[in-house]
Amino acid sequence: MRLVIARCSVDYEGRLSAHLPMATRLIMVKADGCVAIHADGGAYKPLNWMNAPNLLVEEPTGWTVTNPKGEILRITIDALLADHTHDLGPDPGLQKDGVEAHLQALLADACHLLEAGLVLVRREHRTEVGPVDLLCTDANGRSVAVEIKRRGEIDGVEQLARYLEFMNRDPMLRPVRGMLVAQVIKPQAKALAAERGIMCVEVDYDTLRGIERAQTSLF
Amino acid sequence: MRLVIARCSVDYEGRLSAHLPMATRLIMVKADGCVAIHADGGAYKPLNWMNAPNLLVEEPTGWTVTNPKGEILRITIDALLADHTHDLGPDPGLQKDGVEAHLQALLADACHLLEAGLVLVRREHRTEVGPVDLLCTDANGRSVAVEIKRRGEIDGVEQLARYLEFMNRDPMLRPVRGMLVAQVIKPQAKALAAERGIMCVEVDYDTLRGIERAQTSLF
DNA sequence: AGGTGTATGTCGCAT
DNA sequence: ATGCGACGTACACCT
Repeated sequence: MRLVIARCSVDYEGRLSAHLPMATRLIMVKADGCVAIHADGGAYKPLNWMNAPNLLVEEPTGWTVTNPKGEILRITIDALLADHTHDLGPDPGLQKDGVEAHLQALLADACHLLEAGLVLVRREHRTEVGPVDLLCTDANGRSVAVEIKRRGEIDGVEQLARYLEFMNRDPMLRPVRGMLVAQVIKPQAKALAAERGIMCVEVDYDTLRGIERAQTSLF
Repeated sequence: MRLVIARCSVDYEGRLSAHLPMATRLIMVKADGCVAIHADGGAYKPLNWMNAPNLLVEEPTGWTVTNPKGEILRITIDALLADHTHDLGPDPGLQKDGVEAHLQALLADACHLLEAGLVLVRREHRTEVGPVDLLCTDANGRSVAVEIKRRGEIDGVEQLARYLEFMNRDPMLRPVRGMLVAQVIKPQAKALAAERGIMCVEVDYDTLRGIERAQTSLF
């Protein structure tokens, strides 16, 4: 990891053209060769960047970074104010918990918690317009399409409505009803779901995990 | 801008839970108080971050960053290897020259390229649910709503379908048909567009620009 | 390699 | 503030 503080101007030519006027900034060069130019504010996104793999050519007037796709980042350096290099070594990586995938895994094994009598048919059921998270049958043997989100918002309702529209054209499946499952469902999403005849179920991740643990510990 | 190299572990509790095992990393603290933790690879996105505004409490064992939304980032510091601070000052900001707005401008002047006989009525035609990029009439004098995207995806089809739904309530306009225009249109978007009776047209930006240049150079 | 869906998306602009 | 659309989205996962 190389950290350079420099007074510089930057030009990017690639998917678009962009220019940064002369100012003092941080240039971060990582071990994999990727370059990011940061101002002293504005969240984590750099002003300009080039992801690996790329070629960095260093000259007295500035740096030129090119990648195989033909994109070019030209850093014109007016003054070099600092230049620190540190060896960080490999990173063990981030462990995430509580994303949609976990929720889906938990509910696939416990979809009866969403509604009494609900039985899983398959996960990631393919439709022409994308995969439905869970395809189930209810106590009456009718199909239920379940869409799982971390947060239930309008686009999730739209997404499920699209799936239902296509699934209901299949005589083998029809009639299919929809169920939107999330930890929190926004009022607008609930309203639209009601409009489309889609059920809403709010679940608590910690509770689900607790139930899962209790069940597996029985054996 | 403060740049700290430290052997640390990190825990984030907020929109999800995330954990970073102990390793050597860069901790970047910007003037606005935002914090980002970078490994020595993996593009510009940090492993963990907290955007401004937030509160940073520094203790010998580590740092605690909290924000008004109740999210917490806890950085446990095992060893502090470096600690550089630099004053960068304000940044003049990025100047972009985008392709997307340009595409609409080009097609407004050359909508006959989308379909023979197509004539522009107006750009950014207002509907109750948002502005349609181009409103045209076809060779038979019927209305055509054109939605232009850089990339044609399902969201774009939905958006155009909403416009059409409202425009077709206007007796003066209807019947209005839809046309989705993009440089690339994805298969799922094409499927949904077909379902909704929406035409798909793929255009090449460079070709359009070339035609535009050829036409203007005649005068 | 290309396609699709998720994201602690971020960012800007409108209401 | 909130909703909505764009992004050089990035990124993981799948065919």
